[in-house]
Amino acid sequence: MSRTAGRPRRAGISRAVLDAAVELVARDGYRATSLDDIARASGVAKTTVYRRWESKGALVAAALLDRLGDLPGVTGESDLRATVAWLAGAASRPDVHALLLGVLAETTDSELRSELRAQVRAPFVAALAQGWGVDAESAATAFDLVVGTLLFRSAGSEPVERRLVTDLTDLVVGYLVDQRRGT
Amino acid sequence: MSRTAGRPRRAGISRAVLDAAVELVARDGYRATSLDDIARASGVAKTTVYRRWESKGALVAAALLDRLGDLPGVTGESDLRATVAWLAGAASRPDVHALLLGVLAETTDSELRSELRAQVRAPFVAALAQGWGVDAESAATAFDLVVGTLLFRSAGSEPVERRLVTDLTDLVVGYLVDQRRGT
Amino acid sequence: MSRTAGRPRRAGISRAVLDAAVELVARDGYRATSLDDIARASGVAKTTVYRRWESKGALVAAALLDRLGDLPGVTGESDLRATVAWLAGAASRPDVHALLLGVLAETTDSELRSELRAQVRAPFVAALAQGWGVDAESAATAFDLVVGTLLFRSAGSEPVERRLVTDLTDLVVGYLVDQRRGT
Amino acid sequence: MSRTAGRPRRAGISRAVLDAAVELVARDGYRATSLDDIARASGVAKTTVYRRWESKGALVAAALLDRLGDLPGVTGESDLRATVAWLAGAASRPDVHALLLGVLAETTDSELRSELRAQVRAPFVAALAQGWGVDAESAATAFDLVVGTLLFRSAGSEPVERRLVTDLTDLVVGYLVDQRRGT
DNA sequence: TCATAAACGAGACGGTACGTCTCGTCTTTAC
DNA sequence: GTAAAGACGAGACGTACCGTCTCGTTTATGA
Repeated sequence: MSRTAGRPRRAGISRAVLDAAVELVARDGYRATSLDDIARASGVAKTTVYRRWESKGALVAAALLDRLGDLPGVTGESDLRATVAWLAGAASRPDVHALLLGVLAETTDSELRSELRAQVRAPFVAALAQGWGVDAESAATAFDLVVGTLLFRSAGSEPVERRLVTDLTDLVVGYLVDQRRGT
Repeated sequence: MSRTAGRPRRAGISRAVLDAAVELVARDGYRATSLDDIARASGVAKTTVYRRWESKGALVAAALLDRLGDLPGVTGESDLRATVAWLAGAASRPDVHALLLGVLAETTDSELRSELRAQVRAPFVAALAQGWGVDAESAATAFDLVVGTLLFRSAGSEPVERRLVTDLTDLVVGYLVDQRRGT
Repeated sequence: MSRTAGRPRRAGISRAVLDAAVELVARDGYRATSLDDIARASGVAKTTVYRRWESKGALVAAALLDRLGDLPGVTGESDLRATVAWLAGAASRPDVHALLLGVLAETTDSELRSELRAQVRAPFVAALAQGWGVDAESAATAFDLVVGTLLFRSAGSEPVERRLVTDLTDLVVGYLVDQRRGT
Repeated sequence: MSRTAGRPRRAGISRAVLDAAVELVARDGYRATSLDDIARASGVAKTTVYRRWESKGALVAAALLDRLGDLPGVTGESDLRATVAWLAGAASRPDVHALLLGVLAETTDSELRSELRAQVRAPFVAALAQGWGVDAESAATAFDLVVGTLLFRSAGSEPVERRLVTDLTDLVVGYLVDQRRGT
């Protein structure tokens, strides 16, 4: 029996679609970007997109994960501050904001959100909890502090300034240190 | 001299529409609530809604402002903690979340967002800056910390627990105190 | 109790509204002309229009009658040919076409049509029947021949040429003469 | 090589929509029939209707052409009278009247009318001119005489009686014979 | 080599919502 | 009591988008 009966999926397609999704959504916003737009921009038929992702929301969620995957990640960070700073850096990128807002807006489907939480927040929280001795709830709060604040700032169509990122990082690091002591 | 030529707008309409908008959006989400639904629920023709608000997004933004107006506001608070706690309380309400998320996610129209900033964040920031001796930027950061974090938490379809609100309030108060000293 | 209680009807209103109706409908067509347009163009409130005519169709019908009244009419014509020629002349005017087409095409209201028939076709038919010794049915056919043909020609957005009018007149006169003899 | 890329249009749809359009417009009139009604009656989504015809007017024009196509047509008629009689018969049908009036009312768009002229009047005029030796202008006049008169009579919400049709046919045949001789 | 199986492009389709446009009515103030 | 101004209800219009479907065509594997 063959694992791969039939015509194999063309190589570059997912890459092209994800990139187009990121670019268009980052530029025009989730709502203003139609799936036809994305398909056209990536030179692919709409059918093909739907064969790989089950909805527009799922595609954008995948694009978001893909983009976050570009970043080094929390693994192997030498200290707490670097870990938090990495998160703040990731959450400062405008493309990430646009994608994330889109996913949050596609709200009825809570599966998507759960999956995002599972794939992004959970690992971060786990790493923080195990690596730095804080309880999971505090770690989750730290995550939401960083991402929520930066996302909200950018959603207000204000640029995210460096000072905000630094202040936020300091604050959250302080919070986590306190939590560790306090426990 | 006529301040009001022509038939006056019927009294209860705006109230009924705004209430219906809040209720439906809070229950079903922005996307799943159509303007026809809102009009029907408030016993008004769709035309009438569009005569008063220029789009669905504008209506929901107005509904949000209206709801926030219900809250006592920062005026006359006796201390910094109470001020921040008020904001955290407001930002913890699920109806506020649904409305805000709708406005942020579903519209490219940056006018709407600017207006929201002007009408909600600006007064708070001004009050904080003048009343508690912090610079405007720090006050804005405090606002975004509180609202952004709580909104993001709730958008992840997790309930906002009391501890989060308390921790957040403490944290932000601490931040503001530091900023005041530091200056 | 005064005979003239209340504000008297302003003098020129009906005139202005009818003229505006003719002008706009002749230029843009019945459908493309809204009652608000007519009211605006005649410097009158829409309410005022509806106080005098019960619908858009009725207004346009009135405007049509008004325009036909401008014409000398059938009365006192010295011979059959002149009578028919007068009708053909009236039915050749593009403003009459636009108005008539509007009334015929855009309204299910058969009262309007009956009234038009009563006020325009009936007198003509009566005059023809009594003056030239043809039966009413033949006279009616003659009317429809002239008006129907010219209206249809112009509705096809083709100009009504002089030859058509002459041919038509000859034809109808011939028809009527035959009918008289035949009886 | 694919003559038809993509999913083919479903077979019965145009048929069903045109039939529904004829039925509803003939029964209720152009104005009182909405496109949603037509779509619903033919078991098709409104979108699908708009994919095939660009407006309500265009759809009704197509329905009219379709109905006229049902008729035997002028081809192969053995004598002039039969030809004219065929036209008079076609122009006596109430469904044809309702459709035609609708198209004429949708007036601003003169493309529709031109197309109708091209597809219906032009062939008839050509056949008449070539087959019976009259000039095109006379043939066109004959066409307008028949159709215009009958349409106008029926638009006056009077039934079209047999005598009118016969008289009209005689008259037009006479006219054409004269034109042939006269030339 | 030839059948089977899946991917792909293209576009039709159903359904839902949007925001606009009229018509004709209703409700005020001003004259 | 008429006029002006404009809100209101009702409902059609045409557009946009989503996600599904149905084809014809291409590209692999396995008998």
